[in-house]
Amino acid sequence: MSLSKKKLEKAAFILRTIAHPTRLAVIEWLQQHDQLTVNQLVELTGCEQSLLSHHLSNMKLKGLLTAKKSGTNVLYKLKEKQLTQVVRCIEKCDCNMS
Amino acid sequence: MSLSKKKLEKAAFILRTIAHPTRLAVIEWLQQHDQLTVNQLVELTGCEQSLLSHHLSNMKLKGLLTAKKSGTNVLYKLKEKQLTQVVRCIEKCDCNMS
DNA sequence: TTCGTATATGAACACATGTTCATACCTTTG
DNA sequence: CAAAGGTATGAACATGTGTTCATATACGAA
Repeated sequence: MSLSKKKLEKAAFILRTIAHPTRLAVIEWLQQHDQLTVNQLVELTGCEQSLLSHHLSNMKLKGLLTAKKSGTNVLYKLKEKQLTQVVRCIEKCDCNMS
Repeated sequence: MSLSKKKLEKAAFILRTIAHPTRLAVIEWLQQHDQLTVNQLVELTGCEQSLLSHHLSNMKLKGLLTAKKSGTNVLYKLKEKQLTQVVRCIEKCDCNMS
């Protein structure tokens, strides 16, 4: 039995949403710190504020993160904890990046 | 400790390479059948020959599949078995596909 | 209210990716 | 050798994604 078309599409959708170094970094940091502000993530990832904000809103829109205002800050949180395992799964994979 | 930039890039690279319903289907079928010809995969996935061939060459190029000629057929094989686990990881994830 | 800090937004652009189509290349068979 | 089946290739195009920049918004402090 194969996975249904729907399931494959959902999986592909999620994979596309996280398939970026910065977004993977965000996921990693949010697993370790539960919740972080945009500025903290800017520091941690080294990604520029505006760009990171785009990444974050996108991940939030797609349902992978949640955001909560706290004064002038916004606290982002990882909604789907299993996502960190994805990286673990493929860490040992070989590939040709050239 | 966070993952190094290199590791994040590699992970993102692999995720991008598999983040497509057809390619995920190929991975699933190749886990279940060890090796399959292009035509068999055309049947199983419902993807058109030429398009599937593009997907396959690409995955091979990136090092996720291997290919072996056998007469007029080409047998594709999953090189990185762990890839099927990625799908398992995110199967239960919620997301907003709208 | 005015200022400074934190975050978001939208347009514009560059670049990557998915798809189609026509056709080429091999191999086997007659 | 010709024909047929299986697979690959390349151009062309449409679409999606990542990035930058300028600017907007929201909030807290003075």
